[in-house]
Amino acid sequence: MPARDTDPPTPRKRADAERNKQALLEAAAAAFVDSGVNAPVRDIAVRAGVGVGTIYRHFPARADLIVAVYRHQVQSCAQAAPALLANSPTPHDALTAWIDLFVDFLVTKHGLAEAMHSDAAAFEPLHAYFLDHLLPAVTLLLDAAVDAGQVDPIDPLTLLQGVGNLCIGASADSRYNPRRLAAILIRGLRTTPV
Amino acid sequence: MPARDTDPPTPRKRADAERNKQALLEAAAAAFVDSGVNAPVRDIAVRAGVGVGTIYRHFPARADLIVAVYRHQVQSCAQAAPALLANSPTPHDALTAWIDLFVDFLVTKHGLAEAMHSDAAAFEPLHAYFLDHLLPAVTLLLDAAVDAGQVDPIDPLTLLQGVGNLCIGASADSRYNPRRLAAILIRGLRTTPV
DNA sequence: AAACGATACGGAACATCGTTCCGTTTGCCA
DNA sequence: TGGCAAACGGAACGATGTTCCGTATCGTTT
Repeated sequence: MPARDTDPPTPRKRADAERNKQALLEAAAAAFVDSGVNAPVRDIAVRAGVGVGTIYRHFPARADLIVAVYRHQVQSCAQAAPALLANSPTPHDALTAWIDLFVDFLVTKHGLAEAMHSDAAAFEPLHAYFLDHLLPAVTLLLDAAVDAGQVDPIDPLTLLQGVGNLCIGASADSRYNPRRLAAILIRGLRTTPV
Repeated sequence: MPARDTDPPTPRKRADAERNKQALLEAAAAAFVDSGVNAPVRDIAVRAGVGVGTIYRHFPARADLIVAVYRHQVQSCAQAAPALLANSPTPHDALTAWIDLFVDFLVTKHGLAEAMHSDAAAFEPLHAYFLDHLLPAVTLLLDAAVDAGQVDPIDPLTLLQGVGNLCIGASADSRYNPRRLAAILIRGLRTTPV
């Protein structure tokens, strides 16, 4: 808990502004569930009972809104890594379990995995936020597994993006099984027993 | 060469129509190289020196244009499968080699892998075309590898889509290495030697 | 060769996005 | 209560895919 009462070098926001921001977060979360993270801005505005201008004041880029909605889930995914490492039989098991967590998170957020790959500048903050939080997590697990001689070295970023990519289109096609694929990928990482 | 002189249950197209269709194919191919398969329709029209209406007459859905441009490459990729199977030391090697071919094809066509996952109805023909031609190829290789006891069974569609997914965003980020990931995935398919 | 009907053309027009802008409203403090 | 900075709403803009229809062109028929 940061700073109990004295905090405001920032002049303190107006009450209606704060109210609208919360309404927007809830509206966006609902819209994302119904229509995916690419839900039209106007829809979100209507759900929240505000004008579109208000969205852009609170969340200058579309990605900022997405980040705000999923912030907590990304954080808890990242924070799970050390615990998994401590409680799993082997580092490779921990890595597998964490990837499961990550995949579960992504496949339930329609369009999130896709959005991660938009080259549009508006999505750069999203990209950055995910990388900032999740890259350390994979790196931790990967390093441990490599040190244990269980997996061959690989660029953590490539692995993270690869798994993210595998989750694309998961909700659109029921025959497609990203969890299985991610598990196979991690399996393929193992060092060949000589 | 099909039917030398009698062929036309189709009344034979006008010369200008045929000319425009070819111009469009070349213009689209060029635009795809420069801007990816999502190059704006208007750009393609300008390059070809035609109006946008002409595009939609020849290629009712955007996907039809993409299919037309890449038809030959998809076919040769598919046709390579039997030869690889015959000339490789093991079915698993053939599968690996074919996946390499497939990945190389996809990563050099900016945006193609992404387009494969558009849920838009306009892209359904593209999806269908790829599946029609490439699914038999993977299935052949996969079955052979499974029969040889080299790999665990997996839904060929899932594998194909998974590898396709791994190729997304390859050209946008030089640190990302889809070839490596695809190889690891195929590696992960191998049966565990007891 | 001229005329005519079918075919194909071009690009304006429409719908849907994200995003910006600015006149108007509203909360807050003096 | 008055005033002003903060925040608001939604019209307007630009980009995009797609449709539509009046016009031009081709190929054939007279």
